[in-house]
Amino acid sequence: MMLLFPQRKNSSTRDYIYETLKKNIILLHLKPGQVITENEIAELFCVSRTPVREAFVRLVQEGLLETYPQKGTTVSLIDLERVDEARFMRRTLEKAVLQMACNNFPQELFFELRSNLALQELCIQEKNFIKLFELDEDFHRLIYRGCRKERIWELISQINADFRRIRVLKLSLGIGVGEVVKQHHRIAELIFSKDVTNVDKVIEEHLPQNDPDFENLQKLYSQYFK
Amino acid sequence: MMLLFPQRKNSSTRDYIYETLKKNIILLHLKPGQVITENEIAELFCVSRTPVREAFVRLVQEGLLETYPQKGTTVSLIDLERVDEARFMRRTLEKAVLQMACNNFPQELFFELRSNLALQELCIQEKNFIKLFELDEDFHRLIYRGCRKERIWELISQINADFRRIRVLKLSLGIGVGEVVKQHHRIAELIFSKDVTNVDKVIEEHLPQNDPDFENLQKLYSQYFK
DNA sequence: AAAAGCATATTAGTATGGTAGTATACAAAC
DNA sequence: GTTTGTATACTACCATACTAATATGCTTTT
Repeated sequence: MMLLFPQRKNSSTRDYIYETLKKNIILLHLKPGQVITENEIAELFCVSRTPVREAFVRLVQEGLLETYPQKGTTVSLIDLERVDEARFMRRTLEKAVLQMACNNFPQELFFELRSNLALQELCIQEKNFIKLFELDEDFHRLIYRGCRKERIWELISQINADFRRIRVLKLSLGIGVGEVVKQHHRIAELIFSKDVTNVDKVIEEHLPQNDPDFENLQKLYSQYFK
Repeated sequence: MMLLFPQRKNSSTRDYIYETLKKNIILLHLKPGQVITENEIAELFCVSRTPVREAFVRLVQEGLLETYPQKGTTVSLIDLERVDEARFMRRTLEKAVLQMACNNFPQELFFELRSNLALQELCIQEKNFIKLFELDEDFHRLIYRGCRKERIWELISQINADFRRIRVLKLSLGIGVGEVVKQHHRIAELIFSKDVTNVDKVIEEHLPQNDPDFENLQKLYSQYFK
């Protein structure tokens, strides 16, 4: 069911609920299509409905929840169109960002990249695919950070919830995990060796226009999809 | 001060307030740095604080408002860093989108593009620069729509509020309006003639990495900037 | 005159209650 | 057995009230 995390100091109830719900939606603990109500969440967190409402407002804005007035609220279904859009944005932006990274990347972050990759390998061995997902995102965030574009990464992650969710689903089944990490190594190698000539090719492989696995997932888990 | 618009049928109070505030912030009727409170907006719209709060939650999430607990809320200042990020995103994505448009763009939308350009010219003559701003955005939206990427346009517009605001400020002063419309003509011409070879060049001119006008605006209107 | 303390006002965050729209269950009519 | 009408339950939207944190103004002390 739902995972709970300790509330950070100085965070409002609203923010805490928002972050907790969001994490649970992305990690598929709250399933696409699942009905949740302000009342049940308020009871779960032992608070009034107000901060729950306000958290819901944010999650609706991000496309993670869908509210039906007077009827109820559901976790939004994964929409393959949105997944395609997210992939287009990521592919386009990451070609540009990786090119910048190959041209100029702070040495101080090399170690973090390498550490991240080592932990990714470890996650494969330990079959901890949720942790792998988080490291995957940290990997990309590091690259954006090295190019002074970290906020862009945060922004596109925020609007790409469906893409993130389908990737969690895919990873949780262990599909393609080895290949993903290999591609991360290739990306990092381009940065280390300042090789701009292969940027497009590597990104196209990492974020292809079509991913047959996604279509298969839609068939296997049709109740999760729009 | 603030412009009010008729409320659309079937829209909730919350949505109406959100849209109205947002529009007034983007068009600079609500000035960067200006203090607004839940109470004063609630009084203005003759409603309780609750839908105002919920609208504020969304606007805070989009970076248009900044809330200081127990102290108050201000319209956010324009942050040139965010402007740069927005420009990077737009430049990167629009090279890709314009390339797609040159390869394949629906004939049905040609007329809309041409109409839009004609109206832009009219706005220059009539010095209606706010309308020009809207047409400018419609122009780009049309291109994204022709490439089946309209939602991406909506998403990046949502997160690029600072860039939009500084453009409103610039246009409202009549700066560079003729050049902007010329560039739109060039962009459209690339689409009509399916000329992919000049895409990067035209977009780089339209969304350059640096815009000296923005730095000057920061000097002239320093109270609007972070 | 300047600093410290206290009272009051202001504002956002949260709790509780009322209303409107919808769904469901049950009874009555056909 | 099926359809229609009514009552009740459920849920989000909005209103009102309470609480906590902060700012401001005034008074007292140094």
